[in-house]
Amino acid sequence: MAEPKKPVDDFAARERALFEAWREGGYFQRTPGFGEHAAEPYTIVIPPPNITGVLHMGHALNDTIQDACVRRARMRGYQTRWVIGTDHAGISTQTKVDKRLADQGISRLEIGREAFVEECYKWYEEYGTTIVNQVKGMGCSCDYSDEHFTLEPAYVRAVRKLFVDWYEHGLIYRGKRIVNWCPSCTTAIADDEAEYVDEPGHLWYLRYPLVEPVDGIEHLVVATTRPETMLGDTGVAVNPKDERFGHLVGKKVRLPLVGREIPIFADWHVDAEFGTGCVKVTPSHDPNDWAMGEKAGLPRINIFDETAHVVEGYGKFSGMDRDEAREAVVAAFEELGLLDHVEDHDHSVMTCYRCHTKLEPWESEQWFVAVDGLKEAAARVVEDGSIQFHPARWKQVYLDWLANLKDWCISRQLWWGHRIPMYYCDECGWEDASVDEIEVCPACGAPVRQDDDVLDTWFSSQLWPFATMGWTEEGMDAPQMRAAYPTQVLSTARDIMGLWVARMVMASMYCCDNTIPFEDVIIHPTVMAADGKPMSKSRGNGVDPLRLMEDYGADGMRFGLLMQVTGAQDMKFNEAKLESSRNFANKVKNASRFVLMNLEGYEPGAPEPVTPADRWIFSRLAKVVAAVDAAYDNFEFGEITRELYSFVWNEFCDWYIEFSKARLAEGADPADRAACQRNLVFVLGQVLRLLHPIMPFITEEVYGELPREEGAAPMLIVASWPDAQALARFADDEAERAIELVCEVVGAVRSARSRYGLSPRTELDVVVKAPAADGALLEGQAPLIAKLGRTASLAVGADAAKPAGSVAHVGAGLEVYVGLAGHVDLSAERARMEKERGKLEADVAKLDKKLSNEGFLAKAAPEVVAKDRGRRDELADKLARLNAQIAELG
RNA sequence: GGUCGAGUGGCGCAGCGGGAGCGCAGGUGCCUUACAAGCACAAGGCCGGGGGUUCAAAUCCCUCCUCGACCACCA
Repeated sequence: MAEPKKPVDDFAARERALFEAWREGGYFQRTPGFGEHAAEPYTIVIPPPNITGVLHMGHALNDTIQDACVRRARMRGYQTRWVIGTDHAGISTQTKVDKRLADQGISRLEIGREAFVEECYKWYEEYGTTIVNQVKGMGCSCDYSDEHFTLEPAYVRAVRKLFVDWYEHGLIYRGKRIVNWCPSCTTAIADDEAEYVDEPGHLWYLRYPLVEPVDGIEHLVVATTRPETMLGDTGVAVNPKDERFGHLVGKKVRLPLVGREIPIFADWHVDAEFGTGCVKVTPSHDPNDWAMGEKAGLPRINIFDETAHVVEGYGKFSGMDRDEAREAVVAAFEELGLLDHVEDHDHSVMTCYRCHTKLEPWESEQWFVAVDGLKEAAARVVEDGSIQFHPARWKQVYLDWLANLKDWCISRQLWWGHRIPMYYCDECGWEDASVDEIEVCPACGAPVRQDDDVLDTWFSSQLWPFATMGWTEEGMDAPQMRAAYPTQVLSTARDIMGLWVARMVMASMYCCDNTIPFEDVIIHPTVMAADGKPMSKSRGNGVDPLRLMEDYGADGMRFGLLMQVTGAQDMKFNEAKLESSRNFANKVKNASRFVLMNLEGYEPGAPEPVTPADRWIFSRLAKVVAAVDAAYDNFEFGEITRELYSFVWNEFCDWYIEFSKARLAEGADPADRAACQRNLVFVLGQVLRLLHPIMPFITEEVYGELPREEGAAPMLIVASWPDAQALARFADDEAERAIELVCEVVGAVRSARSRYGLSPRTELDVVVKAPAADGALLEGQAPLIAKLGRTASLAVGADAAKPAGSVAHVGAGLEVYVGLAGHVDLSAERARMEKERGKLEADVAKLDKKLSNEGFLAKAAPEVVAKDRGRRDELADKLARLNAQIAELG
């Protein structure tokens, strides 16, 4: 693609000024509402961006969607508010701050928890505003006067309240479990936060000698991808149906290198077909082994410390990291002649979604949320349609996620985040959860200590819709909760459907008296790079929305992104669409300029269509407004942009404005000129309203320059949305037909001129043969045709004859003869018409066949049959007239 | 292994039961005073293969092929 051209003027400066005007007008705060929806709230909460983040394409798309929804709702008179704020982003921020300190040669462990958290707040103050400023740059109409943060005091209290509540109701418990441990972040990671990466690896076949040989068998061979974990083996499992090993169940093997005697046992989980059918079991370092060990009552032996180095007591292996231990163990087996053989084996490994270190299944004490008591309500409100997904198929994905949900590990061994509000008395053994901070033991008065761990970031995120609306202190009685909860729309990416969306529903149902958090969930497509792959730093295929805004303006980027939204799960980013959108924004501006240039002597007044052109554009406007409304109501954002693009460009600009020129010209009828001005101002005004939710800046700018009636909204952001019902009275089939005829005649003339290579300036004589009804529609439009078709003369008649030296255009119900004295190329004309005849004949034949099919006549809907009959007659008529023209060529 | 998405003119996509459309690129001609980031005109497609349902299939069903996502498993 060509290098995008720089904008001719400084979008950004003009955008900033308009943004400030909106903010100063107070339009970003909850609006008072007007009209029929005046009493209804319309609220959206933004998915809070991480304080470590910068605006990426996902935000750009998602925030455009939300702003379009909010802005339209505001213009429809709802009491709107779009809640914004940021997320403290536990692991992510801690990782960044860690790195920043490391760059200064400082270790987190050296400075201690308090100082480290201090550093994190410093980071927040420094960078936390970055992304919010970028959201402002997009023109998003969020309520910046009441910004939230997931670690603000009220939010912290909300989190503690929920923890304590769940704890007291037995929904939160502590347990020793095997969790996904990141040895680099030294914290547990939730299952959903782990990423799988396929990796080439090996299967090592290891010999485990039997303590006492059985029937001459001296050892079992186990296959493993992780030989180093054998140090922690406490059993060997076989499938209970596996006849090869049945007699060995209950016997023991002696674990090489360690010398431990471990049992052979049977478990259904073992696949007899895989490897040797014998599985080494390491309960502390594999979730499946954990489960098998649990059932078989095996001891659990943890061989790794928190950084995945082998713990003391394993001789030369102690102190080695996982990879070193693997090599050393394999070498030791080889030395002992216990390495049977090695095979190549690809497998996927779990990695930390933050630092991409391989995760270690590791046994540790963690806090869990028992989800069984929460998920039913969350499933029910989606099943019964209280919450709707768009596109609808995400409903099933949501329900499946819930159905498969297991208890949620919520403790993280981090310092940055919501510290778990559990207090312990080492003196008397008292422990409890508490919303308020506790310093001394209520039982014995000794000092207590708080749990060291923090909560999973999603634990706090799940409270976002209501913890930002005053729930903390007053619950459902908080004014905002009472007035505007649930919210209306939640728009987000599909990858956090479970992690966030489902959890908000569970939390809201629990905390907010069984109230859902939102009514409609928009799952927008993921923005992929132009190569179809996910955008990522490592691939270097990412696109920066800030650059896009610079090149195409915020409006151009917004419109261009929405243009690409479909119901599919991905959208391949196509920068050309943004270029088109920028051109479109420019077109709107130029059209507005034309209108403004022609307002001399403008007198306000009610718009009223007088000419067929007026009636036509009003009729088209009415239909477009209805179509745009329908598309918004169905959350079809691509459809909205397509409707607007073609109406504004191909109808309003290409034709209506052109039609207007003659009426505005000097010497035109003053009354008609005034009507034309009013109608132009009206239609343009409606167009600006329709475009405003998507292109807020350019439309607001133009609105400020257009004349306004008394009592009109001071700014477009609060102007009233076009009223489809009120406009419906302008629907006008006759006018649409009249303009269709005009366009056809003009097109015929231009086409003839172009075919013969004549200068566009050449004025041509035109004769139109049309039935009386069409002729009547056409008659008054001669000036339009003369201007747009550059005709020297125009004659219309039902029996008009083809003038000598003219070429014929056979149209729907009419013929256009364009005089080309002396230039006509008979054979070219014949070829052109014969080609068209071929197409027509095929179409007519197809319809004839259809209409002679008895099944069709009997079973198809009568209106379909009637329509096809009409079409056949029309085409047959056209064909006949075309044949006549061909015959006339001689 | 399971679930889902996509395959339509050169490229990117829309349409999802009754006439194949849009944007970009490419072609030809135009600085026609709103706009050359533009205007006009033309050209370009057995809608992935096969089978089925139907009076009617790009559109619904089955199947296969090709890409992609997500979930699960991977000793």
